[in-house]
Amino acid sequence: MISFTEENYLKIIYKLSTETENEISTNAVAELTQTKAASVTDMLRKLSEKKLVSYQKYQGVRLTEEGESLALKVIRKHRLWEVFLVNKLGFNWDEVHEIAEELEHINSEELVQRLDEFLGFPQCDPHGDPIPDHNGRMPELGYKNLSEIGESQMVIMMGVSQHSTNFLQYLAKIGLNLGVSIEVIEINDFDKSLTIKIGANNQSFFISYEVAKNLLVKAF
Amino acid sequence: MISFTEENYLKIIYKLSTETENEISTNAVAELTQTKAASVTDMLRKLSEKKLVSYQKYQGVRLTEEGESLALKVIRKHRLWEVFLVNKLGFNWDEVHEIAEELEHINSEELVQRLDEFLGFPQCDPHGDPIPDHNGRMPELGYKNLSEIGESQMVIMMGVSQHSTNFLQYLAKIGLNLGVSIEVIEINDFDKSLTIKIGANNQSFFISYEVAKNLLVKAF
DNA sequence: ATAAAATTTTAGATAAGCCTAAAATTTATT
DNA sequence: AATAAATTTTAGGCTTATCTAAAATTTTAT
Repeated sequence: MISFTEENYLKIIYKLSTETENEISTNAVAELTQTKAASVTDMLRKLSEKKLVSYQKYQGVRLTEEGESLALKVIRKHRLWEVFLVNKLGFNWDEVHEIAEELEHINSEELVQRLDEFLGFPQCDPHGDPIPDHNGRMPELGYKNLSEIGESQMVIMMGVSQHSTNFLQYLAKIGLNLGVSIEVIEINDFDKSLTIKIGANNQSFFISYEVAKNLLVKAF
Repeated sequence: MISFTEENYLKIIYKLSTETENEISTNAVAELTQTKAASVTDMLRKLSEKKLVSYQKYQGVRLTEEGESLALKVIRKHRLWEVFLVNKLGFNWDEVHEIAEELEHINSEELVQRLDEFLGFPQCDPHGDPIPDHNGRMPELGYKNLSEIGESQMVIMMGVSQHSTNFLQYLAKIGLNLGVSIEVIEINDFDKSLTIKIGANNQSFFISYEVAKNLLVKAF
């Protein structure tokens, strides 16, 4: 059996793995689990004994195939529950992360299957993140980060890769909702910040590179 | 904060309280929590410090008002999730208890409210148990146990007060589903066992007093 | 290439929730 | 009312997941 806590570690190591090719460092995990490095070391030894990660001390960690499969199951559940909360219960996309953090640990294959069906087999969650299928395969949605888009191109807002309430409320404030069009007016080479036009109204906004990196968009 | 485990103890003490006026014994709790009496004693001391139960050692335990209110919140969540699983996801009533045991610990007032609304403010769960409202008030459904019904009376099957898979599958087998009519043909005074007729077809069944006690029915 | 800095691990504790075995208390029986 | 039986509590331990402080290792900078 795998515990609530172990599942969280796997999920976090998976997340970090998608951001780099290298081994994941103890400190990086500690930051996301909100624990101390010493606690992470303990847990990595334990996960290693269970063959869910490959871990050499001082050399960082990496998920095994089995560990990745478990991580993807948790992510699948998290994202399906988010769809449920938004599409069926009417929550806003900035209100669902915390609740889904709890729901993702409910154990029942049957429940996940039926929920998936009830929701109409959604491809992505309310933030635009792809939902792994029951074999752990991620649908290829082909979204790009807004930071990769060139000047004067038009794109459509499809999602975000950062889910903090702060960030999502900032987006809501400037009108950056799912589905709106975005035109890149100008890119400042100095700090890569952008001037963009959002939606139908002609208003321009100035956004930082940091924000642009966290916006998922699709070519018009 | 109250833990998963503490919530389970409160729920179990509440359940035992509905079955007797007296203080609840340590052993009774141990049986339902599937732990040893010594573990229960530890927990009762802890719950007592938190003012969720009143407890004098060797004298049994009783919920305080606050403890009862928390227990009712857990029960409310359990029953609402059961309705969700059966009405929305298509589970059978004998498949939902285990999953609801996990879902009942998800923490979000907002979620419970919205779920209640989404389900159409149901009065009872798929087993016929009343669902406390958000103030902890139980709807008065006025159901009786089949064991209290006299000979030659007709009633309607409204629920069960025992949720084991075994029991529910036995009921399914003899056709005792929610909503079917039941006619009490004969009561054996020796062991209080009954002969009943179920539904439209004329088939008679013999059921024990033990079973009759666990069937909730409404006058025709 | 070595010293300083940063990272990571080990060692030793703590809290929650459980256990077993023994002691204390209550209840039942003669 | 005294003793036997049953129940409950205490004492001492275990495991999981966490911590702090100190030691070990790796990385960076001179």
